[in-house]
Amino acid sequence: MSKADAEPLSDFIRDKVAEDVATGKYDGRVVTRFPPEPNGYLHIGHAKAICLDFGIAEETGGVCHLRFDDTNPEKEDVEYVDSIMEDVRWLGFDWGEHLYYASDYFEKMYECAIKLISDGKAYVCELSVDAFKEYRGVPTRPGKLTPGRDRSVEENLDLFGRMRAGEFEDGRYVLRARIDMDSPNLHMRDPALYRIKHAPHHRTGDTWCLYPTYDFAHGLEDSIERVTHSLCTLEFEVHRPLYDWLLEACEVYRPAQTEFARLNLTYTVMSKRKLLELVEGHYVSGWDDPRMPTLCGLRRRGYTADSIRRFCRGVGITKVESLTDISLLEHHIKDELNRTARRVMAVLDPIKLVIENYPEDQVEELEAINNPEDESAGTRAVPFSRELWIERADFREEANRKFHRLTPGREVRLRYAYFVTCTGVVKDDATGEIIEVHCTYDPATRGGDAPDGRRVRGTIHWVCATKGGEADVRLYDRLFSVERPDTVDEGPASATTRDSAGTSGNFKDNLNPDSLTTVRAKVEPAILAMGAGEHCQFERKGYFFSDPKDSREGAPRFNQVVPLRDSWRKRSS
RNA sequence: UGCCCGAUGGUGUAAUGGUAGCACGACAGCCUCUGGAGCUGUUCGUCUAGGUUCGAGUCCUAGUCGGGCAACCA
Repeated sequence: MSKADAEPLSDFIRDKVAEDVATGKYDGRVVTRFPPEPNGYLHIGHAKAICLDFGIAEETGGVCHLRFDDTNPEKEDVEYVDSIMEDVRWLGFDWGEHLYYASDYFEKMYECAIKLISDGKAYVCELSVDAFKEYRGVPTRPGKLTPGRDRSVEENLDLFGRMRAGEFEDGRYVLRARIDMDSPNLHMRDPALYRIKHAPHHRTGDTWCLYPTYDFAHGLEDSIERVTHSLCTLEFEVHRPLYDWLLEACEVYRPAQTEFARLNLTYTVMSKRKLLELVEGHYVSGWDDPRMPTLCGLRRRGYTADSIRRFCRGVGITKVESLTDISLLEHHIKDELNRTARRVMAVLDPIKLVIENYPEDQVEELEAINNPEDESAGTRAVPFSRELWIERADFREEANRKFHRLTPGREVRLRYAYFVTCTGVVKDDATGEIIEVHCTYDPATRGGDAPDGRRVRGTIHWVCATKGGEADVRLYDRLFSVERPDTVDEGPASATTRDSAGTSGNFKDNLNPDSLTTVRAKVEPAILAMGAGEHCQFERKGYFFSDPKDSREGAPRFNQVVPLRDSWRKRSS
């Protein structure tokens, strides 16, 4: 068990579960479930739910089911089923034999519907979608009784049977619960239970042409599986009375639904619909684009399952709708990678450094520490020669005293190598651009220490120009340039408004055009030898991950996980 | 002008009638062969108004603000 699971967690849901166990409710059983609809890839918000559902089961010795809530064939696909299982497993959870599909319960659900009809608690309604809405009314006005509401049980049974038999086209009829058209809760105004959809289902094929709605199906799924604690997000709170009503009316086992706040992160979006839009519109390379908040995207970016679990633990479970700063997520991966990632040297924006007094054809090997936080990681040899690459930003022709790097006349340390003193630059006559930085080195400082005890303020990293290689490196910035991409900017350029259904204006207007930058970096030999899917720290730059998909033998391609804190940039900006 | 839910530093959370704590961030100092990491310190909070109580972030009332609900989506 990882450290992320070390101390016991406590929140209002866990307290409730503990109380139920203590009082013997549900005979002390704890059964939770994670019920994704297979219509998209899992994202970090789902990770919060997964950690809760599976976490509670683990902590209490209970079980957590993985159940696909596949009641709408038009939006669902096996591609999503597979990815969801992969992501849950990757996160570190195991459903054992408890893998279920709502579609496996369709026959039982149908029987429940028959019972409701027989008991006079459901009826077939012929209203069109528009008429349906009109009769339902609005929050501030009561609904009105629908025409088919008092149809006889026999006729309802007959119609419902014919709906199943495929006699009617989509939308011709719908099965509704008979509850209360005057309820202040819209969901209780005779909600739809079944709708006709002549659509093939990814599991049941053409067996069905009518499918249960979420409200009817979900409670029954929980009931059939004898779930004890049905946890979901806040937007389902208003559905709870219906959840309870339906299970009572069906006279079946009744779990309890409890709601918690979903996760929102700054600078990203967390709705499957919007993420799908980014994928289909090619704003990103796919669901697993490292800029995406999807689990596969984060994984490819280089986030570890452990860091995500720690993050979820840190965020906690409440009913307060919040917007979590993404730096909290970043903190957890930095914390882990600082302990575990091997250090290597790469120059992202190279400029040549020529050591004038270093022998022309000499190459020597210097010893570098692989991880100062972990002695067992050992050391490695790094080649060094007369010509090196250093970062363009590590040299300035003119600098103030706060700039501790290379500038004419100043001495700095080349990490693990020598002290060098800048002697000048070589410029392109035409453009005036600096082509080379020149310096001299002090042979007595080999390894990076001065025998006379003199000190330098700065240490810069470097790559041997003759023995080093190159690698593609992707640098990432936030996917969106504003904290809440869903909120439309007040700027005149994007004066879009929200429509009444709550969908946002054009959130894509807030996409950050600079979220991806690819550079060809100069890298030390050890980097070329890295395989796919390995973490490392490019010293003084950040943590990187060799892309699991695009890396090739001898040619790793890197994704920046997260940059190192840069207090110089902060100070000078 | 319906119903439901919520409100603690910049952010996320804890305190279950008894010292408002923790993490992240920010700032300052120390240390450092990564301007990284680490260490030390500082800053900053109970939405408002009444009430109950010896004592209220917590309980009650009213208000304010925020979110959700008007798919035959989940």
